Amino acid sequence: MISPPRPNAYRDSWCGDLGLAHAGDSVRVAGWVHRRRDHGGLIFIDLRDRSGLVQLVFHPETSGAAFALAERLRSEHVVSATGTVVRREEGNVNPGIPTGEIEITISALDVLADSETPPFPIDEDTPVDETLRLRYRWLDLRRQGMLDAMLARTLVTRTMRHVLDERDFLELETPILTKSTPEGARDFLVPSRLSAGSWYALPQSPQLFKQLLMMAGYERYYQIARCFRDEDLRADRQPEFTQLDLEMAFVGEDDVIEVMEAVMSAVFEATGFAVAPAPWPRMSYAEAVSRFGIDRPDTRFGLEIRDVSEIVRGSQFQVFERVLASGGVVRALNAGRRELSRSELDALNDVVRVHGAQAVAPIYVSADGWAGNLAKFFSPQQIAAVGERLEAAEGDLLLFVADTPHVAAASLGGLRLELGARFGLIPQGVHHALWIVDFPMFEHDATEPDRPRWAAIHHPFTAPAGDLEDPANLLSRAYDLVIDGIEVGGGSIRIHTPEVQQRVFDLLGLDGDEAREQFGFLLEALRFGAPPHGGIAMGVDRIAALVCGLESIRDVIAFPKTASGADPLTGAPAPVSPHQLRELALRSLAEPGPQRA
RNA sequence: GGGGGCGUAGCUCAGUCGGUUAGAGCGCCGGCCUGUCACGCCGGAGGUCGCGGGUUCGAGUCCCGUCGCUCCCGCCA
Repeated sequence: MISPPRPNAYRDSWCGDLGLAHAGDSVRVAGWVHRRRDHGGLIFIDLRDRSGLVQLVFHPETSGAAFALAERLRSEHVVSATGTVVRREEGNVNPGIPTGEIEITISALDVLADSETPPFPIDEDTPVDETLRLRYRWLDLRRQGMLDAMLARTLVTRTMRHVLDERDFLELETPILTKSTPEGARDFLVPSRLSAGSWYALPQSPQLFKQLLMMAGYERYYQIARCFRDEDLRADRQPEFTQLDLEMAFVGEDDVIEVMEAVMSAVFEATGFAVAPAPWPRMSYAEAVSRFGIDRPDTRFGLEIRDVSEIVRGSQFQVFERVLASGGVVRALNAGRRELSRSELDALNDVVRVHGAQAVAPIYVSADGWAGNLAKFFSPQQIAAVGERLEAAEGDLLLFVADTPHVAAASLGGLRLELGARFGLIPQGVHHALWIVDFPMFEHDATEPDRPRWAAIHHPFTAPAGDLEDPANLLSRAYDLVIDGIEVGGGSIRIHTPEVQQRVFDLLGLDGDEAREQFGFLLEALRFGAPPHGGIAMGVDRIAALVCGLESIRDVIAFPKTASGADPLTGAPAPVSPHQLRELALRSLAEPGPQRA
């Protein structure tokens, strides 16, 4: 992924590119001292640049002044060295590095910069504390794993651009300083100096602007866009993150999905990530939740969830009966022939408690029914029917959760992932992509009982797939791309008429004035001939982490934040001067006072 | 907002039941070393046990608080 260097004052060759073909060549290389092996009368230096490592050899008789300079080289010093590429003798080949068949006998050395001893080793062998890595991020980025991640990330975005450029998409930028909207995540706010007391918001996504670009007639747009959400962080969530954002006019779901399958197929091809060829399967949200307990199922392994509510209804088991009587469900998965100890079974309770369930009821299948003390509560017919539903065989471990549909699904979904990992059921080197479709349009909003009755599952600009008069059962025209249980992107066909958009705002509890205040420009634009349109946004950080096999997107972001949103390198966020606050008319903070609750 | 894990030398870690002078490997510094490649050998320096308070004759160890990192739930249209 690197072209030959243009010869300049410091180098004419990359370290990592040299091989037997260069034997006898005079070369000049430049980079960092990776390791020094000083034998007194003979010094070896492993020199590192972006392309890799090469061994420099300093002989007192052939290197002259360079030998003396080499004696004081230390880790991470920066040098430029001239010498002759030499084939290594038989016993001296190092098969561990690509350039191990040659070395460079150095005749001249320039020490370009010294380095203090690094606070942690620049290698892959030592796990280093995250704060320290971020505090010295420029050193962390020198490590091979980080370089590999940045190269992979570049390959991801380069491939995305390549495919979309070929398809005549316009690459346009949308504002970073924009307007706060009440829907969705918490906004990052920026005070306006010129308009004291007013605020910009950083965009959670370019959503509305890209829709306006469709209304402008630009037909196809994309952007590799930075987005900002002021919410709590996770391994896969940063306060600022990068999306491949695109939008198309005169399209339906299949058109957007086809483009994204082309983009992602190219990305996976380029990065060597093994996914079955597109088109990828589609699964309804309802099916995903019922079979896998989650709307982003990892379909690489079984342990599917089954509902047994109607089978077990009427048993003597009061725990199940109480839940069923109050509208709950009983669901289960068959963990297979797994011998778990009492304490291991108890530990499963901790897995489901995280999701709000009380406990797991474990039952082993015996030759004549169920082992254990729960068997007596169920009729032989119930036991047989559950066994059939779960395809249970003697010795299998069945795990039941009784709770609300939501809690039971989430609990068993969590249990499934835990057991899949623990039992090694997730195949290595095989990846599953699928589209989740037929999302509900709305969900009940429990946060403000006296305010809106409905909340948008996707966002309020998503087109409904049916009758807005029946919001409880209405599906939306949204789609998510899920790979190995990771939501890598999502999008929808958008509303393109003002009437439908206004009606959705109504259902969300935004009255006419509020809707005009917040989204008036959108409603207005919709009145001037908006084409049918739709799009999608893909999480670039998550995709890069996925193809690198990394758990945390921090490892594919050059300068990420810690879990508390801080940057140990710069010290951000940090206080600002009273002068700056006064300029922004932020008087209450400029002067200490009781408002610092 | 809530729950779990972690915090001891520059780095990664060990530190028993609360008990003498807090250890190891790597790194660093000095010396020796002409075929190493995580070079080797000899010697040495290096500690606010995250911070604050408490219990105790005595705290790295126990208790309370606090800060930071990390994972998860909530949250993330």
